[in-house]
Amino acid sequence: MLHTARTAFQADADKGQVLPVDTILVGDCVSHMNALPAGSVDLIFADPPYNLQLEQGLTRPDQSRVDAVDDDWDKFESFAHYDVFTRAWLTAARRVLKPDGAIWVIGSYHNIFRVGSALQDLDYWLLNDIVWRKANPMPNFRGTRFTNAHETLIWAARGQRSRVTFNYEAMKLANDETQMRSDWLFPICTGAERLKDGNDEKVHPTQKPEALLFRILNATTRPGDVVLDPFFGTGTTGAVAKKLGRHFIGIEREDAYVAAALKRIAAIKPGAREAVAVTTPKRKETKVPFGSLIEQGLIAPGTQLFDAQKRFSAMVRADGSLVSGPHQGSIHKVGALVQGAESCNGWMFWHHDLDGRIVPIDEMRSSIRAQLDLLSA
Amino acid sequence: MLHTARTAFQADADKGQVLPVDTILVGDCVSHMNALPAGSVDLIFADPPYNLQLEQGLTRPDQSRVDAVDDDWDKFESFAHYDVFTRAWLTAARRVLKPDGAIWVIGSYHNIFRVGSALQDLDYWLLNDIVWRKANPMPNFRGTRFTNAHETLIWAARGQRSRVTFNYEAMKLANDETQMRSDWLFPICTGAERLKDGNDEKVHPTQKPEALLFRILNATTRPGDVVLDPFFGTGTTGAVAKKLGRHFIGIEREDAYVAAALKRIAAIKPGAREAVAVTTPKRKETKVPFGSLIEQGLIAPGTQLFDAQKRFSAMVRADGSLVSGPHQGSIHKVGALVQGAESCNGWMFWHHDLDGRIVPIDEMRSSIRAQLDLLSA
DNA sequence: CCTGTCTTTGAATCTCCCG
DNA sequence: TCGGGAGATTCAAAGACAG
Repeated sequence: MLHTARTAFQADADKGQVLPVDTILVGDCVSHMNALPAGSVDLIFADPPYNLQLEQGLTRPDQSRVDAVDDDWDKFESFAHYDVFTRAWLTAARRVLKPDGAIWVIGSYHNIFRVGSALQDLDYWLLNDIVWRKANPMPNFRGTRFTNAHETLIWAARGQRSRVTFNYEAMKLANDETQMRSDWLFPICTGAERLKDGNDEKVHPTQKPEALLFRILNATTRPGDVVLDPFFGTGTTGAVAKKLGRHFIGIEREDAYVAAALKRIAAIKPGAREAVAVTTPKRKETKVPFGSLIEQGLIAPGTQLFDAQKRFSAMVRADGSLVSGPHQGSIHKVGALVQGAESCNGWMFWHHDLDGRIVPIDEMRSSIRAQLDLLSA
Repeated sequence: MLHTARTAFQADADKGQVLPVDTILVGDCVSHMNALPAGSVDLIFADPPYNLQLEQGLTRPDQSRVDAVDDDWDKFESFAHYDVFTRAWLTAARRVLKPDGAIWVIGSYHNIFRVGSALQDLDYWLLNDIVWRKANPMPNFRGTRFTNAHETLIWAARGQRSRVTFNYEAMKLANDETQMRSDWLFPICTGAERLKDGNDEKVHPTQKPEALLFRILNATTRPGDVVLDPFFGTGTTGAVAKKLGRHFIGIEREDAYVAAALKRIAAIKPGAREAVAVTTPKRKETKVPFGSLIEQGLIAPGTQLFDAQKRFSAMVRADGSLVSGPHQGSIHKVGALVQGAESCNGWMFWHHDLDGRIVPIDEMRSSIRAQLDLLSA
């Protein structure tokens, strides 16, 4: 009994995938995930229900907390039940992930320790725990605890050897040139972004801010990737995916949420290709071997290179190798050998004299690379 | 085979307790805790092994080696072994706690989910999870993940009905008259506070800053309370307890740590609280990186920016980078590149059109900063 | 004595491609 | 699947030291 609510938007539909992409699947997330092809999804973002214990306590008719929560068996039953639920959906999620896929799960102290343990037990590989620091948390009205001012996210790979997507350069330059840390500051979802129903009441109790998903998708997906959200709610994941030129698959049980999400996502203009392109990482740049600098006449055989402090020097040979005393080999190997280091990036280590300016040979590589990129464009 | 290393200091000895107070017990913490009277301790602070599972050495980009935690006490065969260890000491700990007692445990994503789940399973009652944001964390040298910039603490009561100590007013006072939040900012332990041996090497690989223990003991104990630390290490808990007029019981297996802790604590004058000013880090100006303007919807991907004279333009991409012709990178880098300058303050260089008015993007930063500061005040 | 520069270091599950 | 080599990668704080 699996329903599908298709959104008007379906970007890149000619991709020919069998995946029900840019779509909301209505019903239980485990059943729906098990119906999807294995190894087909790049990223999962999940905002699962928090611990059942709280709901149970609140819905008791007599409100007597005394027998309810103090009994060992009750508590054990409750956590055990939550664990069964958690392991079920995490198992189904792992099946649909590509080998190099990854998952994000958000939670609070009520449930995040169960989730984290389950991830580890199911052979996911934890990459980071991330703290969402709320700029405007709800105060602790009774003054009995610290203000609960954060939620925790876990970022985990499908397995230990998964080579997950991480747009390191993009994160770094968006953070004013220093590495993005594990503590993120965002306001909670309020104002115009918060979905309201006809009675001006919030549609969903825990709608997440788009800024949070924006950072997550920017950091750990590429344009065109498929992002699955098994607890879709009012569709924040889908909304941000559409804005960023990613595909989404939402799964949600509640019809009211599905309706709100469909309306919300339909109103969004998909992101333009150039605007959502990801900064090219160094590792993916056009490869320029050292020998081509010599071949193209940028550096003459016999030229002396040295390190920034001029402690070491080496001579360039016509075949693209370096010689320094007894050492010979690639720019990297000789750089490592003269320092007695395990390894060395010769492009940054070796310098030459350019009109009196001491510059790393990497500058010559950059100019050749720019030339090559221009030609191939 | 339980040894005791008594410190010279023993405050309030006339209290007539059978507890071995202001003392370090040398040996296994479970055995020692089981030898203590049940229901006798007000608070436990525990910094257990994190089970880091490091596989290979790590070098910084300058080829220097990172001094990793490779001690035997941090090695466990599997999560199952770690869980057995965790449940054993948490069970013993719960027995020695007074009915209204509480526990603090600190950890990282490697172990904290195991600890949190165990606490819940053993009928502790979670009160808060607290994030220690490190002012100066170690960077991620390989550029493969987010900088691991925090550790997590769990504060839990012995049971759901425990009426634990929480000095709400003191915390509020210490936090400029607003409730103390669940995210705390402290530098890591370095400099004069970090204990060094004869070879000028650190005595303990993971010594915690005293400021952290100051806040914990100030928040959740009263003067004269007994604080037990089953993984005493070099005795930060004991040192701070003595300064704050609390009693401590330390348990530690390694003789070298015990010796260092004894010497350290002996040198402290009890209760001389003013003498050791707690570093309450002043709130720095809220950092607003360029990427957050996009994440928070103040500037749309695809927007064109230009300089004041409109000689250059660039497009904002969703990942926080700018593109201008062949150049891509941060607002600062692209600003410098288009001008052929060495450097550039992108915040002042790049402008956008705000209702016909040409304003530097720095104005948006100012407004978002004001908003965030308002929210968090 | 102050100021600026250089050096050191910290709980870390820290690469990728090709043959 | 494994081994070897190319080549990519760091931030804040404190101390040492020079001027």
